[in-house]
Amino acid sequence: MQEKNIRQSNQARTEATRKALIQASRMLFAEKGYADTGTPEIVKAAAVTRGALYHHFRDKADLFAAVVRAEAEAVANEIEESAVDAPTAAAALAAGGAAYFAAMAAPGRIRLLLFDGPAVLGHAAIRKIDAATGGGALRDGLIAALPKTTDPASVDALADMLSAAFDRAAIAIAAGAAPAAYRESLCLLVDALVGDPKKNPR
Amino acid sequence: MQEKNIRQSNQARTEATRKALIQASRMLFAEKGYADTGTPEIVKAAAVTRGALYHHFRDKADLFAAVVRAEAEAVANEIEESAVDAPTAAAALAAGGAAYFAAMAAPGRIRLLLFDGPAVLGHAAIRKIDAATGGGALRDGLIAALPKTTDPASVDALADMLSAAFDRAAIAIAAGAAPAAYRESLCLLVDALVGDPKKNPR
DNA sequence: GAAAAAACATACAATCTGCATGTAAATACA
DNA sequence: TGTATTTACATGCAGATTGTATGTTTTTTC
Repeated sequence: MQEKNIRQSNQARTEATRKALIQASRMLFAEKGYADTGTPEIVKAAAVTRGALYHHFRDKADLFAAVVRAEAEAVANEIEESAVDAPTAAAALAAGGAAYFAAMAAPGRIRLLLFDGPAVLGHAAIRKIDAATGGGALRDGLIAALPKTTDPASVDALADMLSAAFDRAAIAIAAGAAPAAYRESLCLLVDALVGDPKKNPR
Repeated sequence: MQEKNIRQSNQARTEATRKALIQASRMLFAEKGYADTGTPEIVKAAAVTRGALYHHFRDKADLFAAVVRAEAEAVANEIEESAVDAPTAAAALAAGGAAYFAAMAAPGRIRLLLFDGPAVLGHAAIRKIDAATGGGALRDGLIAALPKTTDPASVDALADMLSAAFDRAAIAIAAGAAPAAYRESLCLLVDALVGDPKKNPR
């Protein structure tokens, strides 16, 4: 353990290099966007050479994909933590929504996950990342909250579109829109779907 | 008619060059995406030099903005045409929605308007273009269809998020999802908001 | 302890973008 | 009508970027 800096296992070297690259590029991608961030700038910020970058990642887009995956995981974790102890399915849905807004308020996340991500990686890739991380949460919440008679195929469509509405709300709020208007409208939407017993008894 | 090619007014020259550039780049941007389309390729397809491009447009993004604007206008026109003779506000909303899906099925539109557009031009620019062209349609439709008691600030938020849901549905359908599931779920959403008298009397 | 593999480092070729400078056509104007 | 000026376009260049090919240094394997 004494020659930690001089002698390092390959696994440790790889881990450290990848981490440095992902962290440094995450900041740059978030601040200036994917297109305006060059690999020379990235490796400089990560204190690494371009050779290391292209050794660990296929190309610039591959590094970006790693950044987006990490960011999606972080958002998913924050959401899951918030909804662990919700009494009802509807409550979990509400808590998850609030957590989603809080998570997306982190600087750069909207650009990474909602603008550059889909454009650079494509819809299919983003969808896959989202499904593997947090995207399932909303869908599961809906399944639990929705009346069981609902057509299963429609649940996926609903979850997808509702997630789009959440995304758009986060974008608008970040752009300076009144959060209250979006939050309330979103509640209106969810209640209309899930069927808030207080308003629309079935 | 023989010297038309030799002697042309400046206005005509400008119009022809801009049109050639916009049409040629529209096809390339739609097929390969903004990032993978170079200006040398564009001017070659337009039978024009790079000098002409940079004379008429500030940079590549400026040309792309012109393409996106034209595309948004085309979509808006198709929607407006479809909804001219709708009997009720709800019917107009439904007709407009169907027309939107039909319009977005045109090849490349989803990439131009929903992926590259927001990433390259930014959310504010896209929002401005959308508001100036077709985006107002959905908002107006909602205002007409929504109960008048609805908070005016919420109408904008609702229209925004509903438009996001439409966008996401168009993306999913283009990616191979079952159109019926999205259309039905969308109807469910709209009905829940507008308050379909058949299902949810108020 | 030598061979093989992994992890980097460096140099290079191919592009691309935006600009600066040069030319020809059209318009303004006297 | 002929010249000056502006507009529209053409060409060449400088700077920068990306991905790769090739070389070097650690680890690991045997």
